[in-house]
Amino acid sequence: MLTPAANTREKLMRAAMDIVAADGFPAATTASIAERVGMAEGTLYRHFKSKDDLLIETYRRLKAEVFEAIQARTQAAAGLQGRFRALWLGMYATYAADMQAFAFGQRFGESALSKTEGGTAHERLMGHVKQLIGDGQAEGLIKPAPAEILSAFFFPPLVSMLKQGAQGREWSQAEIELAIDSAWASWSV
Amino acid sequence: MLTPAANTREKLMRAAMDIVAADGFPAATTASIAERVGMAEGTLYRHFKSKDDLLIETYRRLKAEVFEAIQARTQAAAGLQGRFRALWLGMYATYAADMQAFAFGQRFGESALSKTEGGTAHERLMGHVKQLIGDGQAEGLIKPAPAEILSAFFFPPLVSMLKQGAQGREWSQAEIELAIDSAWASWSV
DNA sequence: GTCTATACAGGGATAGAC
DNA sequence: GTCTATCCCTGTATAGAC
Repeated sequence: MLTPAANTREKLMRAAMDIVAADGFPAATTASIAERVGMAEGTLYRHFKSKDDLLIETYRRLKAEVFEAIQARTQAAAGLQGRFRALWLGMYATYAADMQAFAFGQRFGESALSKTEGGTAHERLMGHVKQLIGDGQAEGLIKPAPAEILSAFFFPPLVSMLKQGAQGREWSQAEIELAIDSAWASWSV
Repeated sequence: MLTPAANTREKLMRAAMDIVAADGFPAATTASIAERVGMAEGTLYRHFKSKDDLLIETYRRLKAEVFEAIQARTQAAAGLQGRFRALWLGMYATYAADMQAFAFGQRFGESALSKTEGGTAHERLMGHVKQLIGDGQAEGLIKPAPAEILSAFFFPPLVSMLKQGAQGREWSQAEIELAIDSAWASWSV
């Protein structure tokens, strides 16, 4: 949810997202969500079929917006290492711009609900990374390791840095570049 | 919990661990835990003060055993890159030997309970890694980046591979070595 | 659309008999 | 030590008035 909430429906989604991001899924009760928006608990059901429906809808919106934002940031990149850098930075910057969305996405992906709502944002981005790996290996720039291993050195460190960012650690531009260099070093032949 | 359960108390801990590992924290109700052990729900409270107590105790045991197992595997390593390899492999092999313990540890670390029980297994191992980084930087073998960045290329990819392992992806010895090489490449100057 | 009141279920925990 | 019965609270969801 990178855009501000307009109507009541979106206010509810934003409230749910903030609560989950801050205190986890168990804290996101119908009571706490309604209270944060400033409305009665029962009214929530005029806007969503159920609590799960609200949460799943929130995640769908988030996923779509994040994917589009990253897409936009990554479009122009040229050259293999340039594409690599753009993708890493695009993902980082997009999530860093809305840490609540990031934390919500993380928690949603580990919740039981993610079984219902198949296809996490992560999985969707994986396609881009796999493409990159295939191209790089064809050019002989990236080591011939399985994509499952190489991607373990792309997303997880990035997520780790975002998590640390959520806990107050600020990253300088130089440090971000250092991280991208390290990620690339783990991939290159 | 790398050792088999002997008494009732340990059976309860193992049951809780398995349920959390398989279906997450919400699934670990007093009813489901007791049922899995084959005893009445109320009896659980003769062995533990509360459900949280059971869960926290389970995690403490796990953490202590895991730490010791890794310690044992890492002891003999010599040379900086040898220590690096031994630590990576030691952590991997220890958790791979008990994936239930691994999954439980992951989920516990993200639960609200981990705020109560300060100091996750991860944090404790971090000390070893920081030591390694300091030594390596002094020798000029490891790039002069902040430890927070370098460790993001140590634990998270390792955890990612263990998670994939939990979902059925089998890693060959050669693939493990490939992963260690990639991790080292991300660190070296 | 929103509120108040309420039904209903599930989960944690205790009491007391055996 | 273990079981059965039960209490209480919390959370989801619905009904019906405004």
